[in-house]
Formats: sequence, structure tokens, C-alpha cells
Amino acid sequence: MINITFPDGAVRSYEAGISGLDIAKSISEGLARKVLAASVDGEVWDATRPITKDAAVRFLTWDDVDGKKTFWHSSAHLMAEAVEALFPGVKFWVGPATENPAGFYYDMDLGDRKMTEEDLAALEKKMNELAKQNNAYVRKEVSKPEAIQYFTAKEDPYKLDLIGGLNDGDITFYTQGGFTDLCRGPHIPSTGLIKAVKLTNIAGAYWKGDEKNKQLTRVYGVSFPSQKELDAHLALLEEAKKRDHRKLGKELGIYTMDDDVGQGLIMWLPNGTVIIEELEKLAKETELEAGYKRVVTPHIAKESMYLTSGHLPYYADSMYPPMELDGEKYYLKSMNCPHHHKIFAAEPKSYRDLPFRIAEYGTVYRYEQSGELFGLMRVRCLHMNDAHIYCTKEQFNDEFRAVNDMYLKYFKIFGIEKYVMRLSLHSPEKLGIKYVNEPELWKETETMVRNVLIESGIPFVEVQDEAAFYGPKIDVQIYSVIGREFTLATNQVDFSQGRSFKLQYTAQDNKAETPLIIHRAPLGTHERFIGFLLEQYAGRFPVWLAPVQVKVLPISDKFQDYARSVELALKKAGIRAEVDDRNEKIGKKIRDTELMKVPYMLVIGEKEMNEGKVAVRRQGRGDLGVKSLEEFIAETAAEISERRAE
RNA sequence: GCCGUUGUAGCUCAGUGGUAGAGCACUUCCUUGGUAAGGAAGAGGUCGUGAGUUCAAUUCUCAUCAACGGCUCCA
Repeated sequence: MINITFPDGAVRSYEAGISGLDIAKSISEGLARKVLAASVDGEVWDATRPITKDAAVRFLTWDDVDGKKTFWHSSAHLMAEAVEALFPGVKFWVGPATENPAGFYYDMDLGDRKMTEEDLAALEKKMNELAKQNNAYVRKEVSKPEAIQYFTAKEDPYKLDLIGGLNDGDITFYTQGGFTDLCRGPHIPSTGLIKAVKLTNIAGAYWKGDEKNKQLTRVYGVSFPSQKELDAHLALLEEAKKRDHRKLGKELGIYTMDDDVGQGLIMWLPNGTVIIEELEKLAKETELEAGYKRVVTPHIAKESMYLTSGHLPYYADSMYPPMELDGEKYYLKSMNCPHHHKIFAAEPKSYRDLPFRIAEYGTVYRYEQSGELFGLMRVRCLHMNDAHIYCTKEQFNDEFRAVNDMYLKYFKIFGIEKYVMRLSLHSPEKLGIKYVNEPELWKETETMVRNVLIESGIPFVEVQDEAAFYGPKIDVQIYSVIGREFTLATNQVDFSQGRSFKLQYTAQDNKAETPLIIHRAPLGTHERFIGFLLEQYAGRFPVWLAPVQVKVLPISDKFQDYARSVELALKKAGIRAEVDDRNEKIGKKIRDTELMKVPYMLVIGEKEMNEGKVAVRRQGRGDLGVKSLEEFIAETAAEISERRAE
């Protein structure tokens, strides 16, 4: 007999070799029907796997992340079985569950055959058929030679490659119906639990994520324990699409692009430009308070500067090619730092001048790969909320922390809550390739950055191989509505460029020292930040950011003169106002203004004109009643100057 | 850059081997209407671009450009 401890602390005895599923059955049939996997001493197991010794057991259902992931991973196997039935000879690589987007995929080599989206319906049908057979997922431990033999017979180089990296004793096969796969597991008890599947798209994916390797076919899908849940999921995706910044950006007249201008080159329309100017105003105020000085630098520079900075060897491919004049090569700048370093170097610096903080909304150009361009989030001309802080090692902690505090201040203003702070570290094996070869400095600065995060009490994740070539950084990761991850803001340490540019200051002991440099962009770029805000607010900008803050809607043209005087009074108070003077009924004017997500509407008719009042309507909320124009102006001006969220 | 999909009016989309349609937007007229679409008329497209097949191509084929879904990349 073995003792099983449950999450509530209860302990019960069972015969050794009992499965999690049978334990669940002993508690209730209803529970057993929902069990997808079992957590055994903290490890996720097949619910059907025998438990041979005392253990703490928790049942994983659809309500657990690990339950869902097991379900989706098993769905990937089910899809593979269907693919094998319809595309005989297919060879599989890996098929994991994914959280973002929710679901699973499987990478496969179809040989000479091609899969198109038309095949997906047939595959779904086959999957449903196979699911109805309710085949058990059967786990089998196999020896390494046995596994090699099996996949050699199948002429499957991919699984053989996987087996090569595994140790004898760690290798398991899973079989459901007629399909056997090398897999670590775990899996759900049987295919019958998968009641609804949707294969969403086909994509190419490089083998092992390396573009030098062959490109495999990746099929994405998602599955649920009921059709209802699948429908709800698909409806949610449809809803999300309505918040897509590319859709809203067009509808609200924020930005446009044009083939004749070029890929990834944004033209800001008047509405978008208002938002840019408000953001810049906020940044300039904030940076002024924080002791930054503003600078302005050119859009181009000679090759020699990018050789000095060390950018060219790393990024030549993603810079616009140089223009050659008078035997000199000039590049469009793809970062502002070298120019800023030159400003630091322009006058001799003493330790008394440090920290030296210079800020610029710098325009940079990056020749991003065409396939990477994505609305406003990934573009080729961007405006960075850039600044560089040159400081001593002793000052670093305070300076770096102040930058972090600046983020948090901004995030509060914008109501940004869903983000991940990422401590981006280097990879030691890529020193000298992707990262400057200074192992000690890497260690030292990474510790410094980590400590700042810990001291600030900010939750963060550490990720290797995400640092800049010149030092570690903190990235603020956000997700677009379609689930793509982006760095919104960044705060970076640079122990390298100061030396490359021979930047120096005179220390108290009269010795020349090299400053540390902080590169920071708490508001990222206008492009990405506004793209993010569009999605975050679903186009309903807070009043201070709204391109048009108040729309004045006369009931008929009899009241146009009064409407004009209201508009003028609003404008004089610094409020962005427009009159809707179209020959339309009030219902139509309201509808159109609602759709343009203008925060305030002032309905003007006979009564209002006679009494010098306005009837206020708030976008998305409806009629707020009548008040005097002065009162409305005072309230709205306050809402704007305080940058109120609602 | 790679794999796949798409490309018709300003926008959203239908359609066809015999040189194109809807709704909204736009223009004009009627209407002067009190909180999410008043009515009528009109104008607007060499069907992304180039080549090929054909008596004939927006439709079929190829190339190219761009957008979209991924992969890779992201200072």
C-alpha cells in the first residue's frame, strides 16, 4: 500500500501501482471524467500512469494551466495521427502546446507534398473521427537502441535527432490508435476527451529555429473539451480583431502607408500627430523634471562613426545602405546613441558634470526584414523616446532606478498593467560573436541591474541571450491583441561604447575615467507606443490624448452660430473642438461621433442657445445632462491637464 | 529573407473567359430634424503591376510589388 496526500492535506492509502485516474474514480466519477493529468509530487504525469510509492497528488483539469497544456499537447498528437492518415510518409519534428496563442502546433516534413489551407478542413474531420474512437494514450518506456531501431525503420531523421540528445532510460513512446510518437508526455487519458478542434493556420518554420536549416511545415490549431468552448474562443478572437491597431488606426484616421513611399514607412495623419505631440509634451515635462537636457542631432552620419560605435559589424544588414558622396559613405542613423556620445565628447567633462543626461525624440531608420513589418509595431522609420545618461559607477544604481521609476510613472498614467519586466542577459557562449567580449563586465553589470530590480521590488523574469551587444537591459514586454510579443520600453546598461568613443571625465582624483552609459526609452517609439495604446484603449483614448476632444453638434443649422461660439470658447481654453455642421439629423451626428470615439459631444439646440448652456454627452456612456459652458470648460480643462485616465 | 494566403470604388466586400456590382463614405437637391443611420438623384474602378496563353483575360499561367498568418531577426 502507498499513502497519497491530497492538496487539502488529507492522506489516503491505495494499492501500489494505482493510477491518478483510478484514485479520482475512487473519489467521484464526476471528478474522474474531468481529470486530464495528475500532478505527482509536483511533476505533471499521465493520469493513467501507475503511482508506485507515497506521493502528493493533485488532479489537473481544464481549469489548470498544466491541464490545458496536456490537453493541447495530446491534441497535437491527434492531429499528427490525422496528418499521417492523409499525408502518408510525413515525418514529424515536435508538437508542443502553446499558451500565446492558446493551442498547439506540430512541425512536420511533408517531403515533396504541400499542404494548403484547403487541407485543414479534411484534417479536422479526420481528427474528429479519430477522437470519437476514444483511443487511450499509452505510455511505453523504451531503451535507446529500441527507439533508434524504430525510427531508423521509419527513416525518420528528425526523431532520430531528438533521440540522439536523450539518455537511455529517459525515452518514452506514446501510442494512440495507430499512431506512435517519441514523446516525453504527459498526455490526457484518451482522445475522446477532445470534443472540438480548429486548425487555424499553416506556416513555415525553420527546423530547430535556424534559418540555415530546412523549413518545415507548421500547422497551428486549438482544441477544447466542448464545442461551446471552442465557439466562445473563436468569438473572443473576433472581438480581439476589432481592437487591432491596424484596423483602428485606419478607422480613426491615425496613420497611413503608401506603396510609393515604401514598406514600413508610416505617415501620421492629423489625428495621429495630435497623439504624438501629446506624448512628446508628457515626455519633455517628465524629462525636464528629472534633470535631462534636450538635444537635436542629424538623421545621417558617416560610416566611421558606426565603426567606432561597433554597430556596423552587428547591424549593417538592417541599416539602409549608405549613400556615397565625395568618397565618404553616409548612413541613415538607426540609433541615436553615437550622435549623443559625440555631444558628450564635445566639451570636457568633470565628475561634477555627471550624471549627464541628454534626451531627444530621435528619428531612426532600420531596414527591418520585410516579413517582420507589422502595422505600427514594427516599422522602418521610428521616433524614439531616447535619452542617454552618462554617469559614474557609484551613480549608476540611483540613475538606473530613476529610469525604472519613470516607467512606472508612465504606466500609471496610461493604465498599463499587463506587461512583463524582462531582465535581458547575454549568453556566455556568444561572447565575441553577438556580445562584446568582456565576461567580467557582463557579470558585474548584470548583477547591478538585477539588484536594482530587486531593490525596487518589481517582479521580473530573467531571459538569456536577449541583451544588447554592449550590455544587459531591462525590457518591458507587452502583447498585441493578436498575441504577438513586443518590447515596449527598454532600459539598458552600456559598458562598452564609452570606451569605443573614448568618452572621459575627470574624476575627483584628477584621473580620466570612462563613464557608464544608460540607454533608455520608457515610451519606446511613437510608432509602437501609439500602436499599443490604440489596442489598450480600443481606440477610446482618454481625453488628454484624444485627437478631437469635443464635438459640438448643433440640432439644426439655426444653431450653427452658437455652435461656432462654443467651439471658439473651447479652443481658447486649449480644448480640441470641432463643429459637425453637416446637414444631418442629431441622431446621425451622434452616431458618427460615437464611432469616431470622440470623448465629449455637446448637443446644441434652442434651449442651450437661449441659456448659454451645453447638453453634454460622453462617448460610450450617453447623455450626462445640461450644464453651463463655463462649467464644462473648467471641468474638461482640468481633466486634460491632469491627464486623467477616464 | 523564408513558408503559406490574399490583392475588385476612399472603406468593407460580392462577382464573371465576352472589357464590373452592393452597402457605407463623397457631390447636389429636398428636409431644419432633441441623444447611435431622414429621403432622392449623381459621380466614382484601365479589377495591384508587367508579361504569357486565347478570337477575347479582371477571371487561366508565370513574374513582380504590397498586405496578411507564421518562422527567422529586432541596437
